Amino acid sequence: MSSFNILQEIAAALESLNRSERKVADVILSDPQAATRSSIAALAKAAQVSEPTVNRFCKRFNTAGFPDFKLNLAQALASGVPYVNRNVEADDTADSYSPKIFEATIASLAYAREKISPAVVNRAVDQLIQAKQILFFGLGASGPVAQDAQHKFFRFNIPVAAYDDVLMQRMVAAASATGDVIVIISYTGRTRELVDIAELARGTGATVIGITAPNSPLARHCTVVLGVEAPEDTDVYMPMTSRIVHLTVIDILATGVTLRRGPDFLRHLKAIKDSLKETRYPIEPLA
Amino acid sequence: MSSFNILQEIAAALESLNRSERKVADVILSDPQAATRSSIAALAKAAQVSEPTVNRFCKRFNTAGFPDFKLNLAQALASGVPYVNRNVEADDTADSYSPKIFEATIASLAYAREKISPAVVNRAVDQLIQAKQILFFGLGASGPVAQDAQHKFFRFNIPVAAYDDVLMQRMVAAASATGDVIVIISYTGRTRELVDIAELARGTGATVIGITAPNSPLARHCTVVLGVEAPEDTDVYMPMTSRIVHLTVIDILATGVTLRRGPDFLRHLKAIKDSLKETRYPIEPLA
DNA sequence: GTCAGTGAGGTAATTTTCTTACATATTTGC
DNA sequence: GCAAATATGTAAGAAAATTACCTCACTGAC
Repeated sequence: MSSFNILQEIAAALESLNRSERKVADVILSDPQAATRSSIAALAKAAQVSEPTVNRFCKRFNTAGFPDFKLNLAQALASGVPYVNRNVEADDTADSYSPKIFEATIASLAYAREKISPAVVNRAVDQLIQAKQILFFGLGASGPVAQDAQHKFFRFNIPVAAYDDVLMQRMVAAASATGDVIVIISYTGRTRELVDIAELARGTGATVIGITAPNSPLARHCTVVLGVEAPEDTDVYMPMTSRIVHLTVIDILATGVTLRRGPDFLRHLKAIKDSLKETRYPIEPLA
Repeated sequence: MSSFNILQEIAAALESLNRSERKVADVILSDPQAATRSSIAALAKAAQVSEPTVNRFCKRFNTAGFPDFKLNLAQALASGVPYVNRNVEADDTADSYSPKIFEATIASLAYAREKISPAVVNRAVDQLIQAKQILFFGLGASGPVAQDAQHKFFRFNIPVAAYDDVLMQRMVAAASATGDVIVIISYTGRTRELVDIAELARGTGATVIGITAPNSPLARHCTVVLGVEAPEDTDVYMPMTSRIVHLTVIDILATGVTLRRGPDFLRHLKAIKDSLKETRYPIEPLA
């Protein structure tokens, strides 16, 4: 447990720190790499505070002491997740906004990695593996996610379909039956139509898996909820990181199903993949 | 310089170590995580050697001493590309394959972040901003990526369309003209049909932006190539990380276009977003 | 076979680093 | 403006790491 990323925690807590702790935080954040290599005395001097202050600072962030704190810091740096909340600004150039977007995406994935429950993944895979039919529903930006899921799951020799419009979804949900699994993908979990559709599907005996916000209205109507909290909506008014997290969850489900199918099934997947060879130019040998 | 990953170095050097160093290495490799938290005395005791032996061991691996060694170890563990093979294995459970998939995805994004050229992003944005019409083409797993791009770019009040089948793509490419921008998304860059289509489109004077492998046959027919090398195909025979990197590139292009449009444009985006409010249940206050 | 040389590995002292206990200062609430 | 609570520093002490030095085992020469 403890912290997912101590640097982010420090950055987040900046406001709530008192004067000397703030000085310590500033020094650490200005050069975290250097902080991992310095002694408590050196760091205290750089921040112009006493050594116990640094020590107290460390304990405040749930570490055993300074050495343990440095260890956490080192790991946070190595994890590749940036600690500053680097939102895109109006005056950013391609130099600055490109890495920011990669980093925001990475941060969301790292967050989701911590939050996702393997037990719930297992239950979702249990349902999928037994399904007579799998249906993926998504609207708006989640429409392509549903399509992508269909593109993965057709390989399993189960009837699969994806729907990205409300009327079709409603009709299909009404026509569903026990043994059908409907996977509903929704970032907010608050789209009225999808909540209705989930309810409708449950009424027919179908299983509903939600890839959506936990504790949302939609989540309450699902058999299994793969909850991914919405990290704050810092995007430029378009869904960005959420759909990527959703796709990764789809990957996890597909992997889970593949593994349950056992090693023989890999040959089947390979055959599908190889079927594309004809459509391609060969790989060119390096010069 | 120094070590890319100290755990790998230790594992590699195992054979060339003498008796007591070997004992130390064994203890560390058997539980690297524990090693990062223990003192030199504890580790020495566990390995049944003296403290200076452990210290000498550390220096042998180009670290300043034991604390520095622990730091390196901690980073190696956190780097996500640890000494153990993080590929999904047949006997993985949800506990183990879920984080692995997140980590593989994160690693690809971190790699792409380093490889992408802001100058090329800029040129692509230049083209998109001037486009009379934007067309996104993708096949297979890239079909949903093209759909997603359409879903982002319709906000810019430029005619946008996405096509995921070869015949439509071919017809649309043939009918394109100067001022049209065609964005072709292809993981391998070796799909024959798409290479033909790119050539066809260039012949009509259209601009072709490729989100594909650099130096591929497709890349050679593009006006601008946003190259993302294919990290090796460790996936379970399905496209996974590649399409996520492509989506992130789409996000970057959309961000670039948004920024060029200037601050007034954000109001327009906000209006689009707000238009969805009616379709949703309100956010629930926390208990 | 024994004796000097070499180096691995240990003991113990030293030094560095970290932590704790306690004293002083500063702020906050009344 | 004073008491209580909180913040910060000083200094002593404990823990950890490093260094210096010593012993022992093995090697090879005579």
